[in-house]
Amino acid sequence: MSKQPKYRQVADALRREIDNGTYPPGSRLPSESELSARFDASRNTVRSGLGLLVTQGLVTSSQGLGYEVAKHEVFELNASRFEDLSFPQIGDAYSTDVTNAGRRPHQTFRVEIRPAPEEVAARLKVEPGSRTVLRFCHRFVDDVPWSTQATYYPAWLADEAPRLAEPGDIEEGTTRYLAERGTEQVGYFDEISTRMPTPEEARALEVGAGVPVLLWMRTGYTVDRPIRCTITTFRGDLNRVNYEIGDQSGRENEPQ
Amino acid sequence: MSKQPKYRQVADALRREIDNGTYPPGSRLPSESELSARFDASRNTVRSGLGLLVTQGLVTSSQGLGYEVAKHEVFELNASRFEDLSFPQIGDAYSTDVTNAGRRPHQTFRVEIRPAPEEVAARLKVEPGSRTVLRFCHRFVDDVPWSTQATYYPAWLADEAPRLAEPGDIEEGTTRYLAERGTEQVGYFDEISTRMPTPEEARALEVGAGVPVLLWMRTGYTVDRPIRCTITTFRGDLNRVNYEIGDQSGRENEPQ
DNA sequence: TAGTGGTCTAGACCACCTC
DNA sequence: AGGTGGTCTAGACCACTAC
Repeated sequence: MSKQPKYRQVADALRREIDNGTYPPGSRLPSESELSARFDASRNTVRSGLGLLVTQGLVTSSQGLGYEVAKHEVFELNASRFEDLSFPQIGDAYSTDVTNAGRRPHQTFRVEIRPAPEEVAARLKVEPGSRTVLRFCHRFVDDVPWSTQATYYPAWLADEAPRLAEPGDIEEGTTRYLAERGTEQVGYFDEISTRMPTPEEARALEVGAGVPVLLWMRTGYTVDRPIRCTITTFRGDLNRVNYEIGDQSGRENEPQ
Repeated sequence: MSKQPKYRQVADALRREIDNGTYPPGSRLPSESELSARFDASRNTVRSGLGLLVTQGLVTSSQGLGYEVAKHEVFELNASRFEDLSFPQIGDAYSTDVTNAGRRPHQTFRVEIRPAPEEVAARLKVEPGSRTVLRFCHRFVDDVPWSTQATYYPAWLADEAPRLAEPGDIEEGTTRYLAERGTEQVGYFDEISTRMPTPEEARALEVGAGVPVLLWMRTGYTVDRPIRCTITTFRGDLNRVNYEIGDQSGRENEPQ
């Protein structure tokens, strides 16, 4: 066991105390100067240690207030059931899910005509930079920024289904609207990845350092071509994505 | 537009230069003292700025060498196809996938009898702390630590299928072995989340600060009960998890 | 040996919150 | 006003890498 630098000792000691309940979620840590005295270290060294905990997402800090132990309430998103048309629903799936969880949803919405970003163009099988309709959603739960969702539709589809490019919500859901016009999504391909937020994402989702984002990209297909690409960016500390695959009867049964 | 602190200006300037190709992936950044002169800032301030880029996973640093712009090669894991028995395969799915990608796989493996962690117990519908068989895998690609995978089996199943608790690989795959003994996995439930690594995970996966982990938890079921829970921890910068759901013919077609 | 990043200190001043 | 964290400096010494 080699000797750890002092700022790591500070971080490790505080992490232990957070884990064992000395500082429960939501509580305040001692101030920098108190910790400085306790660990016989300069304020800067203590700050380095606290900085580690912040970048690990364990605590948050705010000027004038102090350091607070982070709370973790995760919200589950069932991705495999999310847009199954055989589950009839009123309004969009997101509001339904959030309301069922006893939380208060809220979203802002806009529609733009935009050149296709490279990533999206490849998935929609169109030229990079070609015209797409972007329907963009910024979602909140109990007024906390939760996720952003950007769905791109290729120009040819927007011509066939003009309401896609009109501002304002599509009451029955876009998937259903498209299905009614003969463009039925029969399959999709999901890609899930994670990384630290860009400065823009950090602003949109109000995440501090130390909270990664969860990226969920869904490309939807008819029997012969892609019709949409949806990129959802979640706060990683508040969300989990689930898939149910195959027969689920063994999951719902009571333990014997 | 309010004035940014100097260390952010440093980070933003360097981030722009990384994005626009001035410092391509794999290249070295100027040294701290050079940057200190360029930005007319103290070395500590420059270090704060570089620290931001490190915690965002954009650059890595090493003592005596300097700062290097991170490379990103992501490896795709097809989760929906991963254990489908209708795709016959030799050896385990991981080695197959990695070899197909032209990379060199390598893994260490061990089996233990362990009390069920709370998370696992809930999913296996057994008492927390009750006996489980843990089959643990530490996986490398081209000698880079890639992921760890821990699969827990309940005690009752290990009694029925004794090879589960024996050390050493199961040649044909555990899923296939269990199916041959009459315990067929007919469905599974996947949960995907992300967070910053714990110190242990950081050590096992050799990730620096600024790289989140991607957690993939799969619970497998027979028609009437859970039979296993697999927790895979990936380096978030190197992996992506995919799902194919529904009819995929529209994905594989050529663009018209 | 020279140059790099890693750790640590002491002290200054500022911005924000609470009382 | 007094306490909190946020920014910044100047300088010291250590550890690692390259040559």
